[in-house]
Amino acid sequence: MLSERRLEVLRAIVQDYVGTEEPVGSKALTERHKLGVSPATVRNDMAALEDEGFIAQPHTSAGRIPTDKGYRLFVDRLAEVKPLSTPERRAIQNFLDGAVDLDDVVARTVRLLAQLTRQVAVVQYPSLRRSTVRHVELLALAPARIMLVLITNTGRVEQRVIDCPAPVGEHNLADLRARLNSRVAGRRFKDVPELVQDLPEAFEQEERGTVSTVLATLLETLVEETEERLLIGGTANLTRFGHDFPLTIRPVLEALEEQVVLLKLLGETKDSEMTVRIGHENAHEGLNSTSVVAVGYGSGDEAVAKLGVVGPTRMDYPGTMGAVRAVARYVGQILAES
Amino acid sequence: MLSERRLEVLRAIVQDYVGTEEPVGSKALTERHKLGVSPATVRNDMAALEDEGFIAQPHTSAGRIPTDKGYRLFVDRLAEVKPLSTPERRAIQNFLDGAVDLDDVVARTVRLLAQLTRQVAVVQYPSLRRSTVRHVELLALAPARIMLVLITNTGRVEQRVIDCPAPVGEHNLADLRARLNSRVAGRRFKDVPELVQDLPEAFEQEERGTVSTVLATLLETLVEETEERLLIGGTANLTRFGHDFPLTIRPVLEALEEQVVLLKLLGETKDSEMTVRIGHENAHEGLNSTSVVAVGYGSGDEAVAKLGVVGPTRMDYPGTMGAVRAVARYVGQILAES
DNA sequence: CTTGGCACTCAATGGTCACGAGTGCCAGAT
DNA sequence: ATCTGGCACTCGTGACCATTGAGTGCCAAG
Repeated sequence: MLSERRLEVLRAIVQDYVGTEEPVGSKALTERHKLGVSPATVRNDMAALEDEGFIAQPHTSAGRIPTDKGYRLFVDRLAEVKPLSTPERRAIQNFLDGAVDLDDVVARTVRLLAQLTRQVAVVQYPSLRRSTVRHVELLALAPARIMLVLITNTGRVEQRVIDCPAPVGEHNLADLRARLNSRVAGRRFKDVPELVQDLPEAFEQEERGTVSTVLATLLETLVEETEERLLIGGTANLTRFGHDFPLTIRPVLEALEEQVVLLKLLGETKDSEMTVRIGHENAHEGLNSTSVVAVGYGSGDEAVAKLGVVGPTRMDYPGTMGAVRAVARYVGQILAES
Repeated sequence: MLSERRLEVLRAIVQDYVGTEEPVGSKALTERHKLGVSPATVRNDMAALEDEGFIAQPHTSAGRIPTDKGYRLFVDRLAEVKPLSTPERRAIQNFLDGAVDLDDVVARTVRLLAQLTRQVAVVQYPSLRRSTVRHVELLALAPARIMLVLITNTGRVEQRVIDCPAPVGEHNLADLRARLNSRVAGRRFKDVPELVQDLPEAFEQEERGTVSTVLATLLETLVEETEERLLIGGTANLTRFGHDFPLTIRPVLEALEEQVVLLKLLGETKDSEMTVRIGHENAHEGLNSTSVVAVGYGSGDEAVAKLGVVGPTRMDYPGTMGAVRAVARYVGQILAES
């Protein structure tokens, strides 16, 4: 078991290392933190911490740096989420309030988060899965060609062009539109399939082909989770990563371009709780030297999507977590208003 | 004036340097290209080329590398756009044909371009400016709240929520929708303001406020060029940039994040003609060590947007230009079909 | 105008050395 | 039982230096 002071030493090491980016030795520690003990004592503690795997030394005659395990302990037991300052909060609100559009909200959020944390920000568009249908619109583009427009309660719009088996009249289209909306408007996506199941039966024989096609496309759009989009920003902050650049940065950039990877990454986190994944805790290999701080955000009590940041394992966890949490809250508010 | 052979020497230097990424000396040149003259002769030519500012040496006892001016001459007079191989063409077509959606087309295009050129790809969404209106939809979200959905001929969808001064009935809304569409459907954006100018007059006094508000929002959406979106990809290729990493890559990443910068960059290029901007020809400082190859693409004869790549000035210009041109053509075809 | 020869420059490479930050361990103090 | 001061040891870092070799500019001869 680790004594209270040893934990204190670990905290000091993490803080110093995050600040200086350089391995921290026993002497420097006693100077910069009032631990009330001598360097020699700290050395013993450090040896113990190293035995337990919380810190390591890059080479024999160097100071210690925290390991992934060390950061984990730090985050779990030694760190408090640091609330933002009032001016910061105000700035966030001002900045987000200027958004005109869902796209704009997401774009602003990603910028904000990147600026605030000085790291790479990732924001997922409000997911279709947990959304409800606000409206379904059907437009005749040509006699046998329809455009389906799906509008969600989060303001998101999806559209599909449908080629129908037979020409469809404007009147019938209006009928279908009305029936469709009366059934699904305001409903959750997951309930839609059941709600429209028997809809074709309400139409004449020759219309059914078209109705089925439209419904099929609608359902397809609903389940198309692969289409979940996200936006990333602040990649320029990657240059502050480390000294041994190209090797570290390359796989990270590659991982960031693989939307699939990122979506999985965000998907693995608990809904509303903030999740911190440190170094090798990330499944994707390219992100083994990064940490991910993510949290869900939503218009109500339930999360509709995730947002977070990706940064070096050596990051200011309390500050980052504070910023992520604050931004998530404000975005939730904005979404609730619109 | 430069003799034929000197141009040949310049071409050889560019080709070698692009291949090896290392300054090229007179001896290596004579070995790898059959110039039919001795190294000493080449040295004289190189001295002349250096006097004219086409090449430079990083330090005294090193080979030469092309300057921006040298690349410019190379692109203008010494290089042919290199057509893609048939398998490559087929691969492009297959890949793009799989797209289901405008978003998907753009996403696939950016991936494709990045992969093909192994550089950073930038694709602008089909611009609203040159598009035509396919359909305008008005949906009642609440008694005094309307959603305006604008669908363009390129498949792009824009939406806005409008708060009306007074509640509006479903019937009146349908009327407005019908009148609006009969006037603007199929028309070019730039013609729309004139076409709807007198529309409020067709309505009763108490409706006019709403009609005006809707029209104002529509016009605003049309001119909102700042909203022009674009997608970038292949940033991981930046790691192949040079040896002196952080310094070079940082400003580029920053520039790429500034959508405004990129839009201006693409905007400066001629419409359908391929444009190559080399090094300092780029207005933005962060891109001074990069070249931009861009071209317009469109569904018909006229360009609706631009796409291109950003790479080191030391790039394979003929190959890059070939890839950019080919991709632009295929994307144009895809857009024309849908 | 081309060519071979020659002296010169200068980045890169690798070896040596002194320095110093940091460690582990131990004996003595608390 | 724990802390502390002292001490020998390790090893990365940076300075200095010599060597090497690619590449150049210039010149005199073909």
